Amino acid sequence: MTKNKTQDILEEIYQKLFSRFGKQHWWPAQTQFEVIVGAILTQNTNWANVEKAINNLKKNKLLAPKKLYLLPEKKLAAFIVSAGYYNIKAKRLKAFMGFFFKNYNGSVKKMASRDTVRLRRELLSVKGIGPETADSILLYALNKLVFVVDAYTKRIFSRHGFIHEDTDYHQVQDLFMQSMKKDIQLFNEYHALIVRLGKDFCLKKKPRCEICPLKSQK
DNA sequence: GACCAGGCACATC
DNA sequence: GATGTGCATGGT
Repeated sequence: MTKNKTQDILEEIYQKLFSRFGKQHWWPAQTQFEVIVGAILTQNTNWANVEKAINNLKKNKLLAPKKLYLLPEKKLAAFIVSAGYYNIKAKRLKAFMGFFFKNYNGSVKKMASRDTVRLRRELLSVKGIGPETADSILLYALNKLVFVVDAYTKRIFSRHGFIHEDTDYHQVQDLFMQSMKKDIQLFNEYHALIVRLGKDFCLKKKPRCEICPLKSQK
């Protein structure tokens, strides 16, 4: 498929999603740090469960870099039970906090000033931060030009015949980033819309394509 | 009760 | 290097 053709398809799907669902206002959070914590907590987990954990941290005045940095892993785990996988996520959050203070003294601003490619490599070196979590942090917390791929993204574009089902994360990411206009707000909205479509319609593991708003796309 | 959710690391072959 | 498995709560 030529680059222009791919670009047309990606744009058309975006327009359909946007006209159907409108602005998604991602990421739902009050601070950049909250986005980072949410990105780790939401791994393979329903967002509603993550929100409960985040609110629990807020209620206990723990959703701040220094507080989380000092909070013992076991205690942290108890506050995030509702997010599921709470032991492993406590470990991952603490791993990130260690990295965050060692390299950036707990400052989001300092971290955000780092070159995107280099920071992405750094984030991926933290145990518990994989490609999607790293990219979510880069795009939604730090406003970097990075396209976030997730299970929904692969499902929608494979079911509509644009990619193979088991296409590698970075191949899918490259497809988007090389074909589309390099626009942070567009990347932000597009991923959010894909998730929205997934939640509401045809991207469940068992397809419900008969009601998918993109059906005529095929 | 089965299935699923805004993944990731690690074991084993 | 591919494939399988553990991690876990809460909604449908």
